[in-house]
Amino acid sequence: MSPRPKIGLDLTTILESAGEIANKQGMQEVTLANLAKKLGIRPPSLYNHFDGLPGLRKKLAIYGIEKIYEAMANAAIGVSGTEAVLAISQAYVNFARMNPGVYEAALMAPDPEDEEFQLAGARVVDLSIRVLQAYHLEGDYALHAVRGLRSILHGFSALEQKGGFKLSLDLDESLMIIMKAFLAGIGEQQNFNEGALLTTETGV
Amino acid sequence: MSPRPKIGLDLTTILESAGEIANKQGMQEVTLANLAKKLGIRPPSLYNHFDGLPGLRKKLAIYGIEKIYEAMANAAIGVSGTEAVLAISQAYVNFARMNPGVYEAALMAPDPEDEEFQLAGARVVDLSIRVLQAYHLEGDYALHAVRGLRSILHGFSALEQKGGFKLSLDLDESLMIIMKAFLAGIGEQQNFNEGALLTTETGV
DNA sequence: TATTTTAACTAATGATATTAGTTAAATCAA
DNA sequence: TTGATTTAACTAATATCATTAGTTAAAATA
Repeated sequence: MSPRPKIGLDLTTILESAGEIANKQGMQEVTLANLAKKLGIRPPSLYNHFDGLPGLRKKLAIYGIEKIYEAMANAAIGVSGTEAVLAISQAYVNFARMNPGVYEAALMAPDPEDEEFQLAGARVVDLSIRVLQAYHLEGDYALHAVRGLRSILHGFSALEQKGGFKLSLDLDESLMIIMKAFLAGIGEQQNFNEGALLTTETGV
Repeated sequence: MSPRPKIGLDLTTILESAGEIANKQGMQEVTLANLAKKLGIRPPSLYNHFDGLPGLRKKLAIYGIEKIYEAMANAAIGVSGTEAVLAISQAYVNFARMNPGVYEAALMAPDPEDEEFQLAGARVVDLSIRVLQAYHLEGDYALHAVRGLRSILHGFSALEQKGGFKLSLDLDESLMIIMKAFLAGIGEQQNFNEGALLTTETGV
């Protein structure tokens, strides 16, 4: 009696469902109970697909980073220089804006040391480095600059999501102004710092 | 038998205990069960001091923002100009580094619209505005710049905490380079943008 | 067709926040 | 000082979770 339908869920479907819950209700509502209800199965059945709630969070984080990478890479097609940096920045912020829950999941990695997670993150970093190469930054300065770019993009996205920007001041305009200032600064400061470094090393 | 000792907890003691748990074990371990155990009382007794777990999180968030403000304001004493901006930036990041759990709580505000929480946040914003006034930024540009400063500081702190900076590259050096680039850029870009704006308004 | 694997299930456990109602200590007012 | 009130602890009970163990039938495979 009451035949047991075998839905045959695959991981992608599950992650998309989890992503929907995250985006609409927030990551704190991504529970096995809610996810199972949405999928029409019982919570313990989910253990056949991933290793408990931590496992789901990890997979959703990787899924999210891959989506961010895709959005950035797509925005960087056919553009170069400052235009390219601004394009990937806008794409990053747009993604976070349109997918707040998935973005939160992507940066809420339970274990930052996880290899698969690191690999996904490395692709975003590599893309950033490549796009910043237009500025001909030398040595470690390029790596500091990438840290700066990531800090701005994550900080801006996180604060925007948490309602940290209260004023009725256009958000995209803020982002562009911030990015242009930073980019103008790294070009100029690199040379300045090299000069300063020399004098410091030489005397006083 | 077994007299019931009345400990007479006050909110500050409770928040300090919660802050310790948050810093040592992470915000996810700040549960009523753990907090009650640490304080030597039963979980329901905590409801006499705050309104459940959401209430505790809110109070801890405000407590955290006030601590951040204190650290920044203290760092700004007796310095001015770029030196002051760099000082409050370093103080902000140091606070997040030394108090990861409390920092997380401060930026995990369950309700960003809460009046008390907004008031505490406004003090940090005001301080930032005042320190940035050394750059004589005009009109909205000053507000965009404050958004930039906050984005950098939060983004940098959050990524550092989440293990987002993998390379063996000095973190404080990164922060200073990023901030100097941004500050050099806002001074320069402000004029540039005004010029650009005029030409855009005039023609084409 | 027989076997194995897979993906669902039920049942049970333990941790959690929360509510309701209770009690005794501490405080305060007369 | 004493009586009333407030406060801060408590016990008991409930509901929601995640999780584990063991089960079963559908699907895939040999």
